[in-house]
Amino acid sequence: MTEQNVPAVDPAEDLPEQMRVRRSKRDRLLAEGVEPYPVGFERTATLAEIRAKYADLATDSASGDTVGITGRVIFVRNGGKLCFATLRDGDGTELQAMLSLDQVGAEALEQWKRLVDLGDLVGITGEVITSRRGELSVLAGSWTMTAKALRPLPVAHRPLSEETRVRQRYVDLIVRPQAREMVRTRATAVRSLRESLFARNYLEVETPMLQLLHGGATARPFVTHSNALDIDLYLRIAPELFLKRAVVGGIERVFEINRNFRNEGMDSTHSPEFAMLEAYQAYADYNVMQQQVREWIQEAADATAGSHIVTHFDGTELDLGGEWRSVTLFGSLSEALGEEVTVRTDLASLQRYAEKHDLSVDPKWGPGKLAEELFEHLVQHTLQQPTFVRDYPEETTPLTRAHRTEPGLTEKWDLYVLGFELATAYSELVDPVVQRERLVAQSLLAAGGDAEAMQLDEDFLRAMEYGMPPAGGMGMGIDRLLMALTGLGIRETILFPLVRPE
RNA sequence: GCGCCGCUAGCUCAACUGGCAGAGCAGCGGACUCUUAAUCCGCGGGUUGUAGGUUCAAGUCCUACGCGGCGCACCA
Repeated sequence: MTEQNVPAVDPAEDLPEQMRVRRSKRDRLLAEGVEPYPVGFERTATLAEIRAKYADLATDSASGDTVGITGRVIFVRNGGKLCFATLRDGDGTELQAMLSLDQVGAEALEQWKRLVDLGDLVGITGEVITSRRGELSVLAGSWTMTAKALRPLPVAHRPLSEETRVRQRYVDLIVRPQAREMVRTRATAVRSLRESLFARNYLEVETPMLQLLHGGATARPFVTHSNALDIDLYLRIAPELFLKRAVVGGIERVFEINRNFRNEGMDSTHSPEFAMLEAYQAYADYNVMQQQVREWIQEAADATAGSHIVTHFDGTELDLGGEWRSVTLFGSLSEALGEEVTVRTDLASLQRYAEKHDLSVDPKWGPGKLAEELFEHLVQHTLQQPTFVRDYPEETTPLTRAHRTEPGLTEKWDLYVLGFELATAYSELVDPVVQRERLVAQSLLAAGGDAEAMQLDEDFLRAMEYGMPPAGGMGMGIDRLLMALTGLGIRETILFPLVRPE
């Protein structure tokens, strides 16, 4: 280690070498009277605009046009009197900047070589030209540091570890085009859903996330506390009970796209906070919702992929076009078992099938629950193409309207794709007397039979007693829609997923 | 909650059966006016996740803990 090779940094600072070097470059900028974080930069064109406008500029020629561009330095190729840098700006477009001794001058060129690192944000003002090799470039007349990066960029050509991608998404976004693409795809899909619903005269509302009682689904909630009211509140597990209140009030087509919170396990298809579309339509039923959901998803595929055939990031294709397969729960189960089973098949027979297929059975399960477990064990993972699975046992769906022709069943479907549940819909139960009976039973169950611990949403029941029109209702996981469109895990579809503290 | 696998330089990864911690990129010094993950010469960079233990000797073996991944369970 010779004295000359030691960068002028404070050795007392306990930082990695590269961070000390960058801090010292920031100091040098300040010492030379250059602001490392100036208030702005006069950008006259985005890199994409320049690429579009000068796409036909001949090799080794000059346009005569001067522009101001900005971007993050992602590659540097410095020579003695001529430097090249690849800049990338917000939409991911890259463009080459050139700094030559005769154009930018000795001092500016020297500063560039001495003070600019990979990852810095810079502004370049100069002429649009093409290099001798034909690369579209901006030949700098001047350059400006717009934000000095104090941390080194990770290697651009090797993938970040999955953990770093999730924990430091900002870095992931900088280095990985796919990460930026995911953000755009998600925004496009959500926008498409809103437009699909607006086009069908649905109104978008926002209902409480802080709730006195949590309802509308079966899940463990997060608990929080209001200081003003001095009461505990729940983060909602579903918006359902408020959206139904809106339908009672005459908002006949209503939807909400927002977050739900469930205090349960996290895995590749479950996130504690997840975005959900829930929609209700008066005088519709689960058949109507089935048609609509298919259309909304196909419209989202069109918006994001330009086709009903979506290409996943691993290159595989998923065809979301046309009519989708529609089966019944018991029909699909019968097919998988090779034996006819219905909602009337007795428990002992179902237990024999379970044993035959190595499914361990909880003795508390009734025949309906066991049939659903068999479905999940045998059928669910086979449903890669979008498939509606219809008509669930009353036993497992007590809050759903009874099937209009099939005793013992309810009018509910689940939509499966890639082996996971993407959406669900119901012909809603709107009889307030039956609704109360079922809710009381559910609440008692949740409270372990303790009537004192039972939580019943009396206000919701009061609303229902004013009369809710017959309605179809649906819910779809937004994150899961993005999983279907991209083939990625749920944590890749969420920009900043919850992670344990480092 | 249980089991298995992993955690090594800024990043991505090597290091055989316990025997001097390495590479590529990045960084630092130098050369280069047409490069494209530039090239060439030279150099530095480590509390091997944390805390203990075994051993002459631990990245490597043992124990506990932390974080991550996968599977199971829970959960819809």
